[in-house]
Amino acid sequence: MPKRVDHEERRAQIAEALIQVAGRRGLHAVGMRDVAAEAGVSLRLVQYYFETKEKLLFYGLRHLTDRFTARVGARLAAAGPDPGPRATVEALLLASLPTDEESRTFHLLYSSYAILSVTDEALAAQPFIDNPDAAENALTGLLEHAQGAGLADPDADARTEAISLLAMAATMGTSILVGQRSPESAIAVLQHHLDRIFTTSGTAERVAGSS
Amino acid sequence: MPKRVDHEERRAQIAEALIQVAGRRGLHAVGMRDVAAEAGVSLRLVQYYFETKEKLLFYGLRHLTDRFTARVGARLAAAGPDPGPRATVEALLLASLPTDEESRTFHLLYSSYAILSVTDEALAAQPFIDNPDAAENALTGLLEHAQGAGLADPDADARTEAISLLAMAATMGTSILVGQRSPESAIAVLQHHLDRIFTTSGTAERVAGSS
DNA sequence: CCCTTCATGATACCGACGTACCATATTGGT
DNA sequence: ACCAATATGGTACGTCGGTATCATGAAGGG
Repeated sequence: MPKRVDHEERRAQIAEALIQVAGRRGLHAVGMRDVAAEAGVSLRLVQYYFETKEKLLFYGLRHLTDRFTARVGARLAAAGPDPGPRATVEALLLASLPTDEESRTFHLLYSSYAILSVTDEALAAQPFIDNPDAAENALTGLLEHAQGAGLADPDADARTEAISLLAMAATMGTSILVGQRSPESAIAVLQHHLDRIFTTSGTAERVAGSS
Repeated sequence: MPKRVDHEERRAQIAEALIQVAGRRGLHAVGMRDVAAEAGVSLRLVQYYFETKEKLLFYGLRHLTDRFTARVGARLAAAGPDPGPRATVEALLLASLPTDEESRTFHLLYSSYAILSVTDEALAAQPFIDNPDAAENALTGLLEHAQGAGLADPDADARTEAISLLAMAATMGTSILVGQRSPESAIAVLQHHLDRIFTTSGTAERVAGSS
């Protein structure tokens, strides 16, 4: 037998190529030959590791979300050990904004997949749908924890605010993507709402909030 | 010469067919032949009125936004003559939510065009980019007017709130589209923020309008 | 040592799609 | 009434993209 190669590693390499070329020319414009050229392999190889284009696209989606999850995790780790709830929330929200090339590609492709899934039931059945729910639950928990610690407005509805923050971050991400809004203004809007939800380390609410 | 036909009307008819088929199978999957079949004309006719597919797509975008603008206008008119600021804002925001087949199609296609425009500079140069700015300005003016009339929190930043409301409505529209969220929960979140911004109770516009 | 199995390359096939070309019916103007 | 411009149909052409087929190299096991 020939040099037993790691299939999973090869697949990841090819999926990476898919993400790169799709990020440049758009997901709709990507072809098997483009992916092969970008990965530096032959067309046959792409066929070998992913029998069909549909499977390649599905794997690409999974790879994309995995990479993004890892990136968010790194951002959280970079925020230091045990940061405050607000710092954690900020890190989560700002990590999803397309501020550099990698996050820009992620935002573009994730949006493309989402729009595709509306009219493609096979894609809609893929596992990327539950990701937003997880983010919503995590953010809700974070806000509730902050409320319990007296750091956030106790009268706020944590889940509603979590939904709102994620919704704003998502649309503004797209606005940044199309060049309609600057990252700075998007961050300013998010900060405005965080200022509203989190009590500003001040004296007044702290007395009422802490047991 | 043969029966001089109204070119603009024909173009509108074909563009309508484009919207219908694109709403069903996705904008990426639409072809000239599909549009021709949907419109009940020959492929040659589509070529005759739109020389190229690109021009057909551009015209379709314009037609889509025009129809949506008319729809929002109708919603506003249906809200009665001189409704209160909150009722107007509600009508604007709820009109953009994909609650029926027409708005669902609009949301899907507008999002598709927007995502396409990220990697297609010819599409990015089309006139649909300034539409969001217009909505933002209109909503900001509405909020400022409400503040002036003592109906809204005077300490709120009108433009920031306008941006936030539109952003939330947009993302939630997409969430409804992909079946991740119900229209009711989206409306509830928007109402929550309107309750926060507008100070007077729900029947304010009635009192201000009649008595 | 050779055979089997995995990995990879080159290329052919087939359908779809956008576009171009040719043809023809219809009717308004003089 | 005839010409010419307009409107519309049918169809062919070239290309591109996904998939399938054939072929070959490379190594580990009996």
